[in-house]
Amino acid sequence: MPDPTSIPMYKPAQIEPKWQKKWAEDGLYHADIDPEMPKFYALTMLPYPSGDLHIGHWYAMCPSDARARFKRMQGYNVMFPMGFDAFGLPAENAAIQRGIHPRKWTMRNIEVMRRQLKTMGTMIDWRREAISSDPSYYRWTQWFFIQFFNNNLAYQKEALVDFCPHCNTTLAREQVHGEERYCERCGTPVIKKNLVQWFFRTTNYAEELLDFSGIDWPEQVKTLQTNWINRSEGASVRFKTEIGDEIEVFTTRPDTLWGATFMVLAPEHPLVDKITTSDQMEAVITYQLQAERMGDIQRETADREKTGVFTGGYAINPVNDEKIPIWIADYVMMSYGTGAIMAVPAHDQRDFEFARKYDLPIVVVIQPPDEEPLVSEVMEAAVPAAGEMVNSGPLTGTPAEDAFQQAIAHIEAKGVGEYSVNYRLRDWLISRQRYWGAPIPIVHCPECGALPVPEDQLPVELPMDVEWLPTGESPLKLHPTWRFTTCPHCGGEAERETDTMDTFMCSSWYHLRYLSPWHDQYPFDPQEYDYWMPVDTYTGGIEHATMHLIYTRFFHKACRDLGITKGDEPMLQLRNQGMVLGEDHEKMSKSRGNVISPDDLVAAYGADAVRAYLMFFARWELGAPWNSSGIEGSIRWLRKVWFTFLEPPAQAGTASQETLRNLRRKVHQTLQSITYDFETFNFNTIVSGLMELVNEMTAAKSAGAYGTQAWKEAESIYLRMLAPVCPHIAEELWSRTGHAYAIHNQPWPEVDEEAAKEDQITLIVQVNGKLRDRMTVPASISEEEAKSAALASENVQSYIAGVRPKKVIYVPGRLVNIVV
RNA sequence: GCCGAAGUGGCGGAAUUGGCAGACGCGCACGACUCAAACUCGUGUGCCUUCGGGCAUGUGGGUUCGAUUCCCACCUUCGGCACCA
Repeated sequence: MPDPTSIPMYKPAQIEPKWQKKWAEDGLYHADIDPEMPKFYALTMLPYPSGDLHIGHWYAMCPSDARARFKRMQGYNVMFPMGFDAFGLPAENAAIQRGIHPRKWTMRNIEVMRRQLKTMGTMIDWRREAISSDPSYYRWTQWFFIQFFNNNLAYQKEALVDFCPHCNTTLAREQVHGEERYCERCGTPVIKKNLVQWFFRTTNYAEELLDFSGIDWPEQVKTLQTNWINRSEGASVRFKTEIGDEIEVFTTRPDTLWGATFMVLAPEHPLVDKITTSDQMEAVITYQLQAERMGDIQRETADREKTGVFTGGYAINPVNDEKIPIWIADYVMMSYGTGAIMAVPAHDQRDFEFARKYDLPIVVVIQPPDEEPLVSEVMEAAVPAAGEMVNSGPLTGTPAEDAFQQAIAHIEAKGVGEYSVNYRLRDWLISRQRYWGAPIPIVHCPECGALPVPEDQLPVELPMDVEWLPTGESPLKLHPTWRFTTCPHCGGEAERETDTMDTFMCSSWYHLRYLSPWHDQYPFDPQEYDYWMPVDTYTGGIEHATMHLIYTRFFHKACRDLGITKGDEPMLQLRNQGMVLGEDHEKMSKSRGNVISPDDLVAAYGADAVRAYLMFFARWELGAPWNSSGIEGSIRWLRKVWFTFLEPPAQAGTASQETLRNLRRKVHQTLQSITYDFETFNFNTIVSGLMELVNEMTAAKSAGAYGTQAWKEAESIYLRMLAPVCPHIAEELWSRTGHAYAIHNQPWPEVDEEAAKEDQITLIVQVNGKLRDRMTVPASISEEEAKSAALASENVQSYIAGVRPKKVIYVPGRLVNIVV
């Protein structure tokens, strides 16, 4: 223990605010265009200003900040911006409950969070801050909407949509989660409503969104998006009804067309009324009402027994002209494909169950190989498609694997259908019946229809004088004057659209606003765009895989096609962090009382220790439960670093050449591995490497290394490696050890390969693959020398007991394995 | 049912290409310091052991001189999707 009067104690509460202030005053982290320097755009998902920065924010941001700092030291011109996703429901709920205006509530929260963010000691360039609820921001959100509208990428339609009865608004399909189909924000099960809503044509980009070839994203995210888009290949086939209407179906199995023995429509299918015969009308209407009442959750449970009703109508199978009955059944969904299917009971289990229940014909069209011919009357289940086509007109006799292509060729030649690709991805529903969002810049004129607000009139500002009545309706609808305006085309009386935009619209382009939040001629300054875009590293939670991360890719591609953005992808590299759980291994929540407050931790340990612990305590991409005593390790380590560098040794000694050589080796080996770990997001081993090295340095210090040239080098490299992780203590020690401000402007150290080289290795000696001896040998040992040294080992001799080795395996620099 | 991720000491985790399993840290035990405690420092710490060694990376197989790592089958946990035609 040092004499506390001679060496100052490590007091983060003093050092941290001091350096934060200095860095801010000096504009140390200002990122400005510099054509001479390679750029690096490091982005972390923008937070919602809930009013309190929780440990999850720190977990997302500190390691990202550390990596951005590392890149900066590597010589990149790094931009690391921050902002707030400031529209959204909680602000509005606070207004309803406590009478505070959402703007006031939001801005107050932002102030708190900005202050909290600053205690983290990040390299955020605050000049680039963007707040999505600011009119200077949402003016451009509206501008983007208008570009989409003018180019047929935004449209209005009436549809059966998901509605959250708790949030009182419609939701996009992506924002309805789980089997219980609950609201992404509040967890309430959604209901279906038939409403006129605004959509973006995300489906135009379905195919392109499946292509990840240009980007380095986690496999998991790519898989989630791929499954969400759910592409399937098949054919569109048109069946004619007896009375002449056309029913289009999508099938992935056009090869089984000859086995289609009936058709099934969703109960809501628009043709049902027309097809249904008068004697079936009553049964059909009863069934439709029943399906409507049931709701999607119940209806989409796959293991329910299938039910349905005959419409009385018939269709003609276009390949064999067979007359087949048309049924309705709730196992066919209006929301997928065309809401109608051709049923092939012999080869589809659902259709099979339905056919058996209602005694509908089953025709086998694929005969499995090496089996007795199938007899439809005695089949117990649908059979899979391998074998040879039977009962299939011109396709009879072809192997099943060729039948898909031939069937398509056949229907195309006949003009009754064609090759087709279907996606599960839906167009993005962006209308929200809420106040605190960017108003959709549309005017509805009874004469001219829906027209965009002229761009020079943007933004369509939210009125501030609004009242929240417990009607569940947006206050925009109830405002006495706001909604009334004139038509931009004919000048007549018209009304504003009172729906606002999904806040995912705001977050689809915030990375562009960061480029130049001061710019007022365009969403961004094109010069800034050309320099900084695309985003080089994007970090955030995996929960956005099928929401924000699909929307922002769509947005970028749509804008590219409108000439606004360049390149095919907005974010080149994506990495996800995991979640910090409570000490009870449960998700942190106020109701569970297991929330860890970063403010308390900073007060107790300092930001550097918190940063280090967050990087150290788990694999970043997985996360882990918090451990209150674990963080003690971080503060112990920083105290150790502090005294190792500042406290002169009790007595001066002269280190041996070997001590100094070993010190240098460890320093450069650590530098090598830490550099690699920063590149690959292995944050936990960065910190453990730094811990190991300071342990080694302590030992070298007691061996007399303090003050030597090797020590000075170790000190300089150590502090520079520490700087991205713990920026404050690194700066403080840098200055106290006589280096010039600022450590964060120093270059990342260079590895001395020669110094990192081992000159001695531990040679592992195995007998039959089991460890029997270890020997320290020169790294330059030859194969012959290694083998004979191993064979000469006493331990080894006792195991091989004079038996002649069958084989001796040598792995250079590692081991000798003697097989007997 | 389908798709994906993960399973290593009491705990978080390490092992970059198939080559010393358990780095680093927490916790625990013992010791030093202290009137005492905390802090700090030191030592030890996978399990079993007849002290020779044996057994250990979810389970069972396989490939290999050698497997936490590759292959096959399965189990558990978590996440996503789901009557998707």
